[in-house]
Amino acid sequence: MSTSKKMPSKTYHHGNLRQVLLEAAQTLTAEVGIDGFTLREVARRAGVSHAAPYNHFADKTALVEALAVHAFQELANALRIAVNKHATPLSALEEIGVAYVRFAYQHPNEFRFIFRNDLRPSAESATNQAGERAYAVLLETMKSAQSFLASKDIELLALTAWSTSHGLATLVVNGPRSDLTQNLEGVEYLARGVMQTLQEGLFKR
Amino acid sequence: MSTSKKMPSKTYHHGNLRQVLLEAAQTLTAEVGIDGFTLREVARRAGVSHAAPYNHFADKTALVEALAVHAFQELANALRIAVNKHATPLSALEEIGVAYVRFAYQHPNEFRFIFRNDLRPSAESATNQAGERAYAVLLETMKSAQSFLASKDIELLALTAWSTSHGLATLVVNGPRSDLTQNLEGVEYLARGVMQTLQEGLFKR
DNA sequence: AACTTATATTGACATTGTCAATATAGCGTA
DNA sequence: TACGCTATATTGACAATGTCAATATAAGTT
Repeated sequence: MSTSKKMPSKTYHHGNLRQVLLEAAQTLTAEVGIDGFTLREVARRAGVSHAAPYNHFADKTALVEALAVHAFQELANALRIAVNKHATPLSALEEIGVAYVRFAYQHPNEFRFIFRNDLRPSAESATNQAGERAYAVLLETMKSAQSFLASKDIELLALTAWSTSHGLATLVVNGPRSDLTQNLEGVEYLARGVMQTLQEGLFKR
Repeated sequence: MSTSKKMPSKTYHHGNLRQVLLEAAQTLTAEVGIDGFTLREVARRAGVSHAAPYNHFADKTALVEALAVHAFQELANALRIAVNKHATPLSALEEIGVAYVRFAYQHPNEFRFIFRNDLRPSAESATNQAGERAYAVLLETMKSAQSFLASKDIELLALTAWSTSHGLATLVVNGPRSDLTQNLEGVEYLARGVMQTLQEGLFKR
């Protein structure tokens, strides 16, 4: 909300349109959800003609991909913050999962954008790279907790934890509304319970 | 593929269009993926005019929802079969997760359809009801394994297991292609590892 | 000042979802 | 059997969208 109006800055023509477009896209998404999202409406809100965006994005998918990358970075930040808040690697591990689910709950459309599949595939896509960086946060934390863990296969443990968090997050975002998914407290309570279950395991020993 | 051509059966006009539309929609999805999916193209393939589908489905979303319900039933079947194949509740529990991920890998577009969010929300939607039925399979199995489990909170355990399977499934379907997600064996290997990790827990004791 | 290049606009095009008006076929009933 | 009713299908429109080509305009360079 700061980089839009004032300071034409280093860019040429109108202002720095690319940035304005991204911001307009974000507020539009917040208003109409991920489905009513339209390139032309983004342009309208940015106050430019319907074809102007094509100077900054190859097509609609490219715009969406830029949003997804941004959202992924925000997710990675949220995870990092969660880690740093917690002294022990064990509680950090739990908190990563909670933070993941919280992010999904608080930014449902960003979350959906990230995992939309009308993005370009390919391993080199910017989205996937951003994803790798978020995953790296989990992997690091897992490593630093190594001595407390049940297995040497850190990758497998990390994948399991990621799967669990991601699964719960999508259920919270897309699944049926239940009492517990109505407010943040409920969601965090749920996430904490699930993460603890994951840590202790399903089975009795 | 059986109910389409032969036997005009109990329905009136053309044939039983509704069924034909659903089948056309499925093969179209298989060909162009979930994005290039178009109502008019479905009608074209069914050999009817572009507005004919509106006699059987309120709108595009309704058609998609019908597909999602069907896919959800197939998923529930796959889970049930997995349960029945395994004698002990414990191995059944593991196999449910594997079956879930396998289904996603083998029917990626069906899977995407199920969890598309351009479906109608609301708890009474047919999709959600179908989902409840699939979830019930897991819940039952969980109950029958109760004496082996670490907690009395079956709901929480089930939610955790579902989250994990679902998360891994979406990662396999939408995530970046890795060596292990290229073929069915790799996917099953991964799923089994993740489910076992979930059962034993992340932490040493 | 003239030229080049980056950026924006205009106007088109095919395609899509949807609706209203119209046609047609199958059914029960007189 | 003929009639009419209702379910089903077609036709033709409409606004909206993503995208492209042609054109304009401003910025920066020489």
